[in-house]
Amino acid sequence: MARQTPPARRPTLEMVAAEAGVTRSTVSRALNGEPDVSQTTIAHVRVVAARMGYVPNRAAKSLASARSMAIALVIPEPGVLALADPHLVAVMAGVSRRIEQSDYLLNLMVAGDSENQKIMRYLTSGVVDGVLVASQHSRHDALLHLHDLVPVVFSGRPTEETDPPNYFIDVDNAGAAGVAVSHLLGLGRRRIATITGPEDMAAAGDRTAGWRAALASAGLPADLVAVGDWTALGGAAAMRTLLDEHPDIDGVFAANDVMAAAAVSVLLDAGRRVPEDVAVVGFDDSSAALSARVPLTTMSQPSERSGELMADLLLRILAGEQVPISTVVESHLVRRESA
Amino acid sequence: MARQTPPARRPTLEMVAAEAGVTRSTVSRALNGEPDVSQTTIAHVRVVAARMGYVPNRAAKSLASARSMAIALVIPEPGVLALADPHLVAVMAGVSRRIEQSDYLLNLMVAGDSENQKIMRYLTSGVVDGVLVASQHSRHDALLHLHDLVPVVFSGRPTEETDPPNYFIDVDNAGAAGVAVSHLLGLGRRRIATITGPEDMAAAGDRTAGWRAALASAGLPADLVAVGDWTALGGAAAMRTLLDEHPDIDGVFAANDVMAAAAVSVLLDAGRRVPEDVAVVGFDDSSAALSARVPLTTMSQPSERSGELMADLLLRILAGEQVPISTVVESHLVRRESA
DNA sequence: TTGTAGGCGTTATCAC
DNA sequence: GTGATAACGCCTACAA
Repeated sequence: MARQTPPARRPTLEMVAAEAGVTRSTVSRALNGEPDVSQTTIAHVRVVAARMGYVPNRAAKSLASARSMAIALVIPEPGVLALADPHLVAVMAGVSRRIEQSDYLLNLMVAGDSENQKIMRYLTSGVVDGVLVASQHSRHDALLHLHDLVPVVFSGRPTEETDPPNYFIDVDNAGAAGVAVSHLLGLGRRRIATITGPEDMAAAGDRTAGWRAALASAGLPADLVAVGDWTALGGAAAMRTLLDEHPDIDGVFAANDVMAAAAVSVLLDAGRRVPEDVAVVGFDDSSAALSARVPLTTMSQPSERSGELMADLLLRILAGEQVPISTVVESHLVRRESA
Repeated sequence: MARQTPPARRPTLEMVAAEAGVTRSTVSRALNGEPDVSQTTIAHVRVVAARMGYVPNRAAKSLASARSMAIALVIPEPGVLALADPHLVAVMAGVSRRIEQSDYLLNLMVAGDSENQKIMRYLTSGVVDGVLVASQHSRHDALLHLHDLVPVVFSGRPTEETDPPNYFIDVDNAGAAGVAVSHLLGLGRRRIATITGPEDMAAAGDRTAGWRAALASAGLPADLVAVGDWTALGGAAAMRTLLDEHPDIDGVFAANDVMAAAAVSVLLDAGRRVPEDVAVVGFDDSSAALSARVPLTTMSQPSERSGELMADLLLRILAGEQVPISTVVESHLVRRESA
């Protein structure tokens, strides 16, 4: 019913060396594939190490070499439930795929603000060689200044400008929002609302700005704004508010697909037809766009590719290359049924 | 447009000691809150350390103390996309919440088999003090024998018995499946199919066994089985096959909600009414049960609580406590509209 | 091609 | 209460 965890003393380099009849240096070199080691020695050492079940102690290795060969992917969201966002998951998939191909090991962490301290210390304690931050859904705070202790790449423009600046990759949020709204205008819509994210977040602010600009250049007032929180619940609440206060709405641009899908649901339940009565455009072209009750027209964003790109960037930085501070990925309108 | 990553040499204990006018030992003790250090010294050292931005080097710390204060949560799934499973995410949330409250740091890793080697080495290299394995959706392979190098707790009975055995927490899969099928029988259904997971996985096999047993004791043949892969796609395909080959089906027990929801969708599209023509019962009571086109009747499983429990168990093992090998959590039928 | 020796930044065991 | 002084397990010049 219960058992002791065995002491399980793992073999050290020293022990392998003794067993193989050589010195630690030789074993180290053989196992790390360094040049100038005889093939015979390599083979022999490998066999002995394998037989003994030797696994190098990573802490010792990091300490001695000043590198950990690990990269952290930080999700600065309150909880693991943030993983409900398909865009985020896609970015993670891209990062993961790219890092897998490298010699580095990926190490995910969800940073609820409560324990930010713990994570910040971890990230700066030398056990990861670089950090990837994925999310435009929350403030970055301390993460913004992490980069003078360890290389960092953001997905989504950081919430604040810093000196020196942070590396990041992002879409042209304002531009994309403009395209979305223009599409709605092209459909003859004149009362176009937006469901956005918290204003102090870059992606939210920029998308709202794009919406506003497009309306302005069409000579229309930009008065229909509801702030959501990127979740289905928040999106639904925002849509209900908008509908209550402005029953004449005929178009909606939501800052992400999850909120757009929720908005569609609210509209249908309120007896509005989508897109006949109200046309809806989302953002991300994530899986949420397809599973919505009316398949969403949306601004596509290469989420998975973005993940690969940010991983790539970090890898290059770690390799000592010079890389651009910002990388912009393409976005384009994907037409489906909702608009 | 580009910039150099600064050398950024971090202060060491040594440097803090010099600055504070004491020795490394004292600084170490003061910072780690050890007894027998004068309050004045503690205060002084803390101030100096903070001013210098000192962050202990975790590699050195682990090496010297033989403990890393980190725990890994391994998701042994082919890709990050496994995160689409709401049950898994709930387990993760539970684990995360529990570990956050401890002194340990949680460290997620997705283990596609391709890089199993990399992760296995990581897990046994001394940089994590314990391992949590979350998923009954794939074979465990090497993970099964990890426990003679580092403490491990599984969520879901491991696919194979080992000696010594692995710690795990799980629901009574066969029993729960029996309850589900009995419910269908109680509704007068007689042609009850099951959509299961790959047979070599514990949760799948046990649930199918429970389904089979319940039918047997009702004197009915257990001939309607379709194997899915826990995903919506797999569930839909399985349902289509069942429907083609056995148009007389009037009940379905799916091994998880995601497949059940997909099955409902296929049934509706085929013109069957749910639950009037075909009653469907799922498993997990995850968010997928609520978002299905017909809200699902399902066998609830305390996913988040399971996560907390497994974290708890590991923490206790690390604290040197004796704990039971297996922990069974409760499951019960949740009635909604689908059956 | 291989061995020698010092050091990476902490903790921990002694004395003082 | 604080200071020396070994480890901890590995890497890496440098020497041979």
